[in-house]
Amino acid sequence: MLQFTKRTEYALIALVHLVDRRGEFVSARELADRYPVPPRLVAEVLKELQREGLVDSQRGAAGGYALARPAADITLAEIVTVLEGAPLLTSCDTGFAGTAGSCEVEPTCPIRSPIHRVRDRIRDVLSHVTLESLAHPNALPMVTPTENR
Amino acid sequence: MLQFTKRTEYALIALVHLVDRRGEFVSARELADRYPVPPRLVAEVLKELQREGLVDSQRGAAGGYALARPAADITLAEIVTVLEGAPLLTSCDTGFAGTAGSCEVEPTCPIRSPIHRVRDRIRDVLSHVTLESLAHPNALPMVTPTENR
DNA sequence: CCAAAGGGCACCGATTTGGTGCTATTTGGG
DNA sequence: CCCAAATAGCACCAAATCGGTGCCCTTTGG
Repeated sequence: MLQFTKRTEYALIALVHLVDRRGEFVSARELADRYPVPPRLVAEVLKELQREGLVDSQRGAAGGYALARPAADITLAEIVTVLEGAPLLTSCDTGFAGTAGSCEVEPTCPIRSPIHRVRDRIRDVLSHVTLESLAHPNALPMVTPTENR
Repeated sequence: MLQFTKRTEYALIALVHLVDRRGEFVSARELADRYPVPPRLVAEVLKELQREGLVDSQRGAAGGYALARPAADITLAEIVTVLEGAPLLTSCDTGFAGTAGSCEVEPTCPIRSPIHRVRDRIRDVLSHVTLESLAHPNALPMVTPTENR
């Protein structure tokens, strides 16, 4: 399905909140108090992001999570990839542009290559959305000033 | 997850095959013989596309399916929408741009609006991919000659 | 008139997803 | 110095989704 998982949604809410708290460590509890998200789940998600180096964490009484890098350097593509794996579109997709992969349909598959182009376009869109642009949508244009129609 | 369902994949394979058989009715069996797809499932998917007016069907001995409209008029967005529902990205999404919807997070949700912009970009990508461009990728550029970076 | 095809629909097994339980470890503050 | 608040790490479960079939009916060409 072409939809983010709840985990990704929670991650985005949490991360955007972290943008406005540069440097401070924010606890999962605080996030769950401010937004209607299950505290344990948001913690689980943030742990995962910590393992992948997107956020720093501090344990103990005044612990919590903080962005590990500037908000402008963290892209939506990266977040999604960590939590859901790289967006593939097709099941026979090994993940990289030219790779043949182990698709049993492969030799006869008529849609493989064109669909991969679509996939790359979508990745491109996600790659150009930064945490910064999510947190401050009106600051500067999120992507190239969308004028296509 | 940011991935098509098998149903959608099968639909794309089938539909692309139909492009090259303009006018002829192609049976689900023939499709299953040519590609490694479960015949029953591909039939089920084509039935769904028929109900939505994307393909015509003919019953009886020499029956089968054929495109109901020119391949250039059928977009990937349309196919996906029929089989999976409109690409939403977020769970709180009622599907249309300005709609407030019934999201319980809504009042406090900080990512709603920017994510909707991303969603619209993705829909845009899918809207510009036609069955024709999937069937003949090299004929004319699939979308606007991608030059963004 | 029968075999081949689609129409309808219910259903099942496997996987994914959303969410929780439990326990251990760290750490700041009274 | 110890306790409360936090994260770390799993394992686990219930519900939803998804991939795929079974069954029976109707249509239709040879």
